[in-house]
Amino acid sequence: MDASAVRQALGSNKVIVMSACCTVSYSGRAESFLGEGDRIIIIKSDKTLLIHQPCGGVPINYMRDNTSIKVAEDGQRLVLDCRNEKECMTIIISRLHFFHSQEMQDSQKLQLVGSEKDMSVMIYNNPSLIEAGFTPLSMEEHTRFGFIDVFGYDRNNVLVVVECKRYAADHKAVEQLRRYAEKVKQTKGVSSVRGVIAAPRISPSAAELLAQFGYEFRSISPPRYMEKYDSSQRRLDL
Amino acid sequence: MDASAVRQALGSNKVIVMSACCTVSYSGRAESFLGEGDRIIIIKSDKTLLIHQPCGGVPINYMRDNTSIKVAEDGQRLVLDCRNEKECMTIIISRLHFFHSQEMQDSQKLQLVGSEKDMSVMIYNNPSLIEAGFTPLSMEEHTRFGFIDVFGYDRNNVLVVVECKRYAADHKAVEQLRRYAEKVKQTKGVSSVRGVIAAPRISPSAAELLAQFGYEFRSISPPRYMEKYDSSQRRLDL
DNA sequence: GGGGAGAGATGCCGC
DNA sequence: GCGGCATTTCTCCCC
Repeated sequence: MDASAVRQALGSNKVIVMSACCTVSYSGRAESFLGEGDRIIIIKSDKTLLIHQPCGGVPINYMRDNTSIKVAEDGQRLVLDCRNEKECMTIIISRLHFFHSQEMQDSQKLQLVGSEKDMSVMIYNNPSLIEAGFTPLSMEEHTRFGFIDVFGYDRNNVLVVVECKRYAADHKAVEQLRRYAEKVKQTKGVSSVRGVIAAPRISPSAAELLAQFGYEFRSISPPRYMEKYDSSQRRLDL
Repeated sequence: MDASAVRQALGSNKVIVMSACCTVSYSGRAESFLGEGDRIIIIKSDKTLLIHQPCGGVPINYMRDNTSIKVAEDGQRLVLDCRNEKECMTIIISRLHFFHSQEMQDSQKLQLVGSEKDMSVMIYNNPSLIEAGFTPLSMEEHTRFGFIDVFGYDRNNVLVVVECKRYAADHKAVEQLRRYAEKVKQTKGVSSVRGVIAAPRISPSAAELLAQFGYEFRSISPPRYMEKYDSSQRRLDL
């Protein structure tokens, strides 16, 4: 098994893809060992290392970017010694099924719609989604009151804190809302602040907690492609 | 560009690795578009699909396992149509740099030491880490009191709830401890329950919250390889 | 650099 | 199936 091809590719900024039968030992934030089996090994331009088994969505082992990788031959085996400041990993390859390295050009970033922030924008622009007479003051996540999604007054000039969740709201969302509402009460020096969870749905236990605190729930789903871009005729792929 | 090789590999349980210049459109839990660039595309035996850019640790796009993937030719382009119950993705390949498919055998599972559960076991077996006279009753995470890491009595027969964190404990850990302690008070019908955070360290704001609730902090780190396995001479790689 | 919070989070376990 | 929670979470943003 020839280490020189691997070593040469590591010296460039090429992306390396290997398939190999190997074992993996890791020591760092935790410690782990993975017995011998076939895996895909990827080493990226930024020296991120990923090890994937034939099934499953997440890498079974990995090293973060800026990892120093050295190659050595141990008889028939190839040994990858991988280190960064706080972690180290040893990959022992008993058989290299295939090896590929190449330059890759990619300057694109993902354009994404449907996040929690998009929900905030939608509610800010359509305050009646919360209720008639709701007047948003801000939708900045980082105000002096904290990371509040939407913040405003109701028709009776009572402060309203809205916490958006793109998925089903759970007890943690309710606790988050409570922290914000309490902070607003302190900062503004008012005795009463309304709290509203805006999410597609809320779990039963979270609804119970919400009722205990006297807060409210509005069933609102995150915006989708068509809803957001129809009016301006824009499209994500244009 | 030949779609038949891709189609044939998709019909097997082989793992596919490609390098290609492509665009990616996704619609499902959110919606996204990624402009043209070079990426590594992996399709696993379980029909998990991963798309990796030349830098970064997480896939820029992906589909979960059991995704149905169809290949079509559109002039010089190759189009991958990927669908599951709730999501769909279209990958348009303008240039296929390389293509590889192979059978992969891997039955190994990761052996890992240093998790939160390992901390629970360590404390259960060495209760003096909390304090002299501490007597653990259980270390099951899923009791009728909730997912309590370690649960026991102190030297004065007062109930103690211990919440372990392998990293610095934050305010969420304190709130979690509070939920458990309150639940135990209710269930056991006692007026006083002690709460202890066991973690390497605690953030200042979390320490403040901890003090408000009258709970305590113990600086304890998750077990490492040697500490756990020294006594029995066992090793992770044996 | 630390704290706080979202994520197309993922994955695991228990009910 | 849902709920609760850990993760070598990762990532981003702000102080």
